[in-house]
Amino acid sequence: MKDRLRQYIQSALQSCFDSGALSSGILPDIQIEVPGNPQHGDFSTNAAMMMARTEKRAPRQIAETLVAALGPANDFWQKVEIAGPGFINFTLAPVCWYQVLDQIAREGATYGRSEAGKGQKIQVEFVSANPTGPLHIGHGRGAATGDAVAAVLKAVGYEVEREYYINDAGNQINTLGRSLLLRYRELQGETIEFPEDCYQGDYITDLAREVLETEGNRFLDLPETDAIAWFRSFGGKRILSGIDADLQAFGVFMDHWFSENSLFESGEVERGLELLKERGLTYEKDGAVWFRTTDFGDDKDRVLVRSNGDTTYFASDVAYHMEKLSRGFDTIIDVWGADHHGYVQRMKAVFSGLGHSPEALHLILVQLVNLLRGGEQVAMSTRAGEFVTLREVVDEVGRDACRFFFLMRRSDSQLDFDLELAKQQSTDNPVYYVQYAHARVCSINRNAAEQGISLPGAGEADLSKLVLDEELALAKLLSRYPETLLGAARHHEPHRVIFYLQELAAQFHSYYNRDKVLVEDPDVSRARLALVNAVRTVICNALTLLGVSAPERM
RNA sequence: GCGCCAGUAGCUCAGCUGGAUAGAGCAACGGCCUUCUAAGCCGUGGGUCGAGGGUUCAAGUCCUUCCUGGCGCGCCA
Repeated sequence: MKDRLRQYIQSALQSCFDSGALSSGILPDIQIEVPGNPQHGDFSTNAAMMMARTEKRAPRQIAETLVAALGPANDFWQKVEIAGPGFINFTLAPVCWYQVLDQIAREGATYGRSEAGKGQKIQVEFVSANPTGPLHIGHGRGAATGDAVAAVLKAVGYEVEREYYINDAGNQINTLGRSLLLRYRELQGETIEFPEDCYQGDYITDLAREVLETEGNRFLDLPETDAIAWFRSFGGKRILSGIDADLQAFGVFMDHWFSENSLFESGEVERGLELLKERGLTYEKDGAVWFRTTDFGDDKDRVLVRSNGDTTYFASDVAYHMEKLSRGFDTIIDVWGADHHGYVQRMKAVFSGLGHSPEALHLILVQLVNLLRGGEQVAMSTRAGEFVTLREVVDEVGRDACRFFFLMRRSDSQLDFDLELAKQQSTDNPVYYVQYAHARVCSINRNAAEQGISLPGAGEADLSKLVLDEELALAKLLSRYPETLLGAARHHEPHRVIFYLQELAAQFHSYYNRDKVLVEDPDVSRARLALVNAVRTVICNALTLLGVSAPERM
């Protein structure tokens, strides 16, 4: 719709230049937008104001010239007006909006999708929690966000891969092994002073008990390092499969699980260090190897190899991102907790250092989740093992509410998540508000069927019966779904889809209360059925994309 | 001290690449069910967009200084 209008305007501009009505010959980068105020028409362009300088004429004069060149009203636009400082406002013919409804009926579940990102490969890496304990609520937000970003990108044509990076090398996984071994020994009567730096949660004891039951006491005789190695591997695997199960219950399905350890086994880490060295980006100081990240905007250089010979986590990350790039992704998106923001510059430096554009790496920093229950803060401390797991929350409030709430805010703003509110089946709860709109249309459909009125397919209803302002307004809002999706994808902001859904549901509920769909005139009924079913389709498409169900009854 | 993010209605937050009178929900108050699901709708009140300066036809949006809050600044991961 917008593109079609743009073509009209551009050809009008061109004819102005050709006829000499406008002199500069400079085609401005005009904007076409939907005015906030419906009195300003359906679309508005700032073309005249943009040209004021190059034309050296008042914007309103230019606008008049342009409007003259556009010619008389036609079957596309009904009215053109010049307003304010020089805006040109267009009101489109209703038939344009009827076409949108037909298009939705025709395209169904694919309405809103596009091929804007065709040919571009994007990887979204998210969650990537250490396999040392179950996912907690903070990971849940990362999971919902990463998954939705991936879904939205895919919907607009990008080739998308969802990946989980497993930190199965390094200290934390060792600590896991040690924690398990200690609990295991404790279970066999040994008195253990359980160290503070070990994992405190009950799940550790549960796992240790399981080992005792299936493997017996054979690890008591093993040298400690061997025993820890076994427990580390066992614990890591078990916890990881638990994480996978939790994610699946949350509706998140990873395409690829990538092991940090494999980077060592394949020599990737070594190669990464070599490459940086060859490029003259490293140096030795105090017995350690440093990466000159300050060359690329970081505020200090970073250690790659410690003086004791161990590589750092950062060295793994260099290798990991090198490996990602070698898989041919045009864009790499990492979803991190916002407390890792200090890491951004050095990761960008890796890209620059390896000769890639730092623009190829996008970071989505997800802020903290503030868990509340009835307005009261729920205390959490990972160290003491007192955290609320994602599983608990999903079990309590349900997957739909959980995912919706996580996506309701921009990821870079903190999120209050109130368990009581999320469970409430009331007007306070935006999840049900949107789902309810969908269920209501389904209910109308059932009533229509009882009355023997069939659902009109594309082109089967006389849409010219839709003459009310609120009906056209709904159709206009529906026409904006594809661009909403595209914006959400390009900016990696799935919350835009949530806000759109809330607006659409609000307009629908308002229409529903004001006008009956099923009326005496069967032609009007069928036209209105076509309209509300277009609403239903879009709500269903958007909710599905975000991993939230669209129930037919509530 | 340095850096990142934020500061918009009493509360929680939207505000798309700068656009016309700054929006929504909650809370408060008043209405609407013999009519397709009241998990809904309609109405009322509520704002120096943290403060100052700048850029321009136009600034909540861009630049700059300052104030406030959260987070981060390991040869941890």
